[in-house]
Amino acid sequence: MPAMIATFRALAEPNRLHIVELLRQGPRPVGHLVRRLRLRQPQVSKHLRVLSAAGLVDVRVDAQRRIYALRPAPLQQLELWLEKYRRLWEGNFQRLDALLDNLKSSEQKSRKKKHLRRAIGSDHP
Amino acid sequence: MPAMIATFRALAEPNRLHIVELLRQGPRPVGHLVRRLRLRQPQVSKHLRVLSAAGLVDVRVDAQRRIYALRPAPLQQLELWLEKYRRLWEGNFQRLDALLDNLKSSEQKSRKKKHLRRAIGSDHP
DNA sequence: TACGAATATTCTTGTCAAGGAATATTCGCT
DNA sequence: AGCGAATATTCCTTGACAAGAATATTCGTA
Repeated sequence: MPAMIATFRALAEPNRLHIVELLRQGPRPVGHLVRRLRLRQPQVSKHLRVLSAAGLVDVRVDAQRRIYALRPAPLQQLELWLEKYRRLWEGNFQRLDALLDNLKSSEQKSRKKKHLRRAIGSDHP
Repeated sequence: MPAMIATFRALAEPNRLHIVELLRQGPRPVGHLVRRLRLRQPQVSKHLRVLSAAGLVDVRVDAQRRIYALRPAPLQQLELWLEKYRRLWEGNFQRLDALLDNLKSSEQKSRKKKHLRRAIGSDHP
């Protein structure tokens, strides 16, 4: 799961996310990215290094050029991780919370709130 | 798409990711998180603030306690974003690149490489 | 009303990461 | 051999941010 952190950190930088989006269309040499982004060549190289360290990107050497390509693995991992959360919006799980909240608004508060507290927000569930 | 950045930034911090994982099991008061994480209460509150600002989390007030709950929206967005990349590992797209790379290893380089350059890594695709 | 529980906020400090500028490296070509 | 193109690396400065410590706020309750 520290792999997940590396992925998030890499993608949290706007320019890097942009690079990833550009590479979605296929492998590209550095110069191509430099022209698309509002960045100078050294920064692009640096960002590519970070992406590479995070395993998000792969280099292929072609003479003086380096062709960078997306590596699917980290994104697959990300999708895998996300799946654990899908029930949050697929099932009506968790919205139970909002429902109870609404109910609470149309009642006197003291006794009922204690019930809710034990039922949902309990500290020792 | 700056929303995506906010999500990534929020999740890029290990403790915050941990909080999110904990909240996956349902809404929880701050104290519960404090006990689970290796963090002091103020830091947890701060991290919750960041998560809240990123829209990843929601508060419900219950007397002195604040019950935090995951908000599905940003994660849904994330999944949506990821879908654009799914073809990277579903189709055999992009692995074309690795294939050509392997071929290259078992041939003389000069003429062939020029062809590859134009075909794949071109600067003006 | 005073107190304690639960949580938030402020201030400070150290660390790390991103951009800028300059330079180094590598390769093809003539 | 030397030059220019393409890319990487280094050094520096600055800003953001996380942790620590201390304090403030809010609420229920005796």
